[in-house]
Amino acid sequence: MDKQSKILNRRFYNRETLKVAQEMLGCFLVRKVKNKIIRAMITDVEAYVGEDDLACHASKGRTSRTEIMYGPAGHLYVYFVYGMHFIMNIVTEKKEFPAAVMIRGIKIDDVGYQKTNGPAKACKFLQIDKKLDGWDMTQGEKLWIERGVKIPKNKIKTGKRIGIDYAGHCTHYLWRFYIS
DNA sequence: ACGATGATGAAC
DNA sequence: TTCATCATCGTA
Repeated sequence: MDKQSKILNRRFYNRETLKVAQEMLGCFLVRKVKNKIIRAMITDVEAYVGEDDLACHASKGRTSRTEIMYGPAGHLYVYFVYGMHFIMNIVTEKKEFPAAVMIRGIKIDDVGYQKTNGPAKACKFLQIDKKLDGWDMTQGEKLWIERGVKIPKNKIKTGKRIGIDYAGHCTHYLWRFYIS
């Protein structure tokens, strides 16, 4: 089983975001920087789906910041918030339909069994910043996701997305998925 | 409960 | 060009 075959490809990401989000749980986010590899299991995600989702940055339409979400699936969307934090998302669904999965929590198996909760902490740990905005996650360089362990449906919890109180009726959508 | 701290988008 | 807001986190 070669490495390439484990890497999630564009077909995986180019599907309904809620499905992609749940299937990303248990997969391994792999970061390579200066020949060091960090491998982290994805444990907590949120879906942001289309212009009608008032919590999605694309609800304001196509801007320079959201442009990447309108492109092909499998690319990274990194943005900067609160003057100090980076947040990472993987673009999903077909070209021209803006959607993405945000990575909220990871668990690191390699070094000392650490885990992070919170999207900014995950970015900090994996050294992901604006320089990786738009990165193609399907090429197996610098940053990619590998097929991981299958999480049974009864181990997947749903919840409201965090920090989107401004999003009107969309606030209540159960579009956060995490491993219990 | 709140302040840090700067990009972003909307208003003007 | 200004202004309010923000998919957060650490300290209290």
